[in-house]
Amino acid sequence: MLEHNPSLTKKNTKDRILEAAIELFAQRGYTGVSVRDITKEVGVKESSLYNHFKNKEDVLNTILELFYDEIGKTSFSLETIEEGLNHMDLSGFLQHHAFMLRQKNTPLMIKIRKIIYMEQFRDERALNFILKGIIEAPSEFYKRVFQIAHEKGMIKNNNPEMLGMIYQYTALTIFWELMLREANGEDIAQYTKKIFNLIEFLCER
Amino acid sequence: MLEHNPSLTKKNTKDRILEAAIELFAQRGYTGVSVRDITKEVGVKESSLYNHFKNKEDVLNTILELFYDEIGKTSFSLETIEEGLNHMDLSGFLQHHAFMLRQKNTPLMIKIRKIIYMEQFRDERALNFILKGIIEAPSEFYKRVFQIAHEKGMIKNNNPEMLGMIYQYTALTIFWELMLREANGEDIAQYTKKIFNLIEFLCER
DNA sequence: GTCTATAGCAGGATAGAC
DNA sequence: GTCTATCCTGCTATAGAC
Repeated sequence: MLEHNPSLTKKNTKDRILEAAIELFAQRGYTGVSVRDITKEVGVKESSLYNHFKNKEDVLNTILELFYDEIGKTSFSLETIEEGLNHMDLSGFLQHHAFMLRQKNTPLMIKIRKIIYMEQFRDERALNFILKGIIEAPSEFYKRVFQIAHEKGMIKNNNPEMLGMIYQYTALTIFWELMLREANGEDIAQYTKKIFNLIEFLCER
Repeated sequence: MLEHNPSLTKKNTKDRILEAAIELFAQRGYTGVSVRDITKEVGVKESSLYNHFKNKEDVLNTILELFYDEIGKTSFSLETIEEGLNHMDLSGFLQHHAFMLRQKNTPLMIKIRKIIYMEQFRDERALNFILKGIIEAPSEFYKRVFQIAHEKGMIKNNNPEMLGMIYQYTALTIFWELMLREANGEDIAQYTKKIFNLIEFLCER
């Protein structure tokens, strides 16, 4: 996807179409946006879009793949856990990982995440991506984190799988709430702190 | 809303329109469904819809109000906590409350919930209902539950606010996952157990 | 690759007969 | 309250000139 321009810095028409589509889909949903809306935003005629994409559906496809390549593929690799926990304590590791995720969730990626949330029951790819990329893979990752921390004697609690699930599921809602409050025009400064408080609490025990 | 027929048992045209709209909106989203689609499903002409609703938006309005009346208004009343915890232990109270919520979440209400989730960034009412009715009010409720349980010496942990937030936020994701897996055609039998395990874990400490 | 022009259909909504 | 008929706008997509 976008080999020479992963940040979509408005060079060519294709990327400008993608950027406009992401913005509009995030505001009004896929079915709420027309090809006219997108091309009008870019400043080209509707027919030009079909030089770059097969059809409207193909635009959404490309956006979802873009998100998967940036976020889904590498964020929850089980191989990194063991070594990470050799260098850091559990809360340090989780803070570090949360910080990395925050770096990856640029404004553009957050817009795509909104699109995925809005299409979750309508589009099979969105549904599967949430189930696998947003729920299952991170759950496996955090379960493994707390398991290894338990094996290394870094936490006392003897139900690390439960702690992993609690961390992932709670963090997901915190991040969801952040997106909602941002969409509602509210201040979102305290949400990093909310995650860090959660980490502290779960690592105490 | 629907004074004589809260379960929408297909008596009059208005209710049949509502039921068809809920079904279709839950599958394809508000903007993905046309007035034609709805009336075709019911078996009346498009113009008939305008005898019962001002326009398409008014159909969505009515659906959202229906949900609010059934779920939002009374599910998280702070007054019930004190007395509940006099009769039951904490895990019993939470189990009882989870069971009550499950009773209220009929298949019809779950469809409306899907609609709300899909419209969350597009429709201001959906956004506000999620923030207030699905995040804030339940959070306040569960924080209060754990606070009172703490005051009564029913739990040892001295951060009941955090426990309340963790319970609510984790349960929200579990319920979200349930909806996704159901939409994906998967079995959802073990989700009651998942909530009960969470309750047991949080009440132990 | 972009444009003009247009096909062909689907969208929300209304008027007026019954 | 439901119907037929119709309005007019917006929609996706394509053909073909430049």
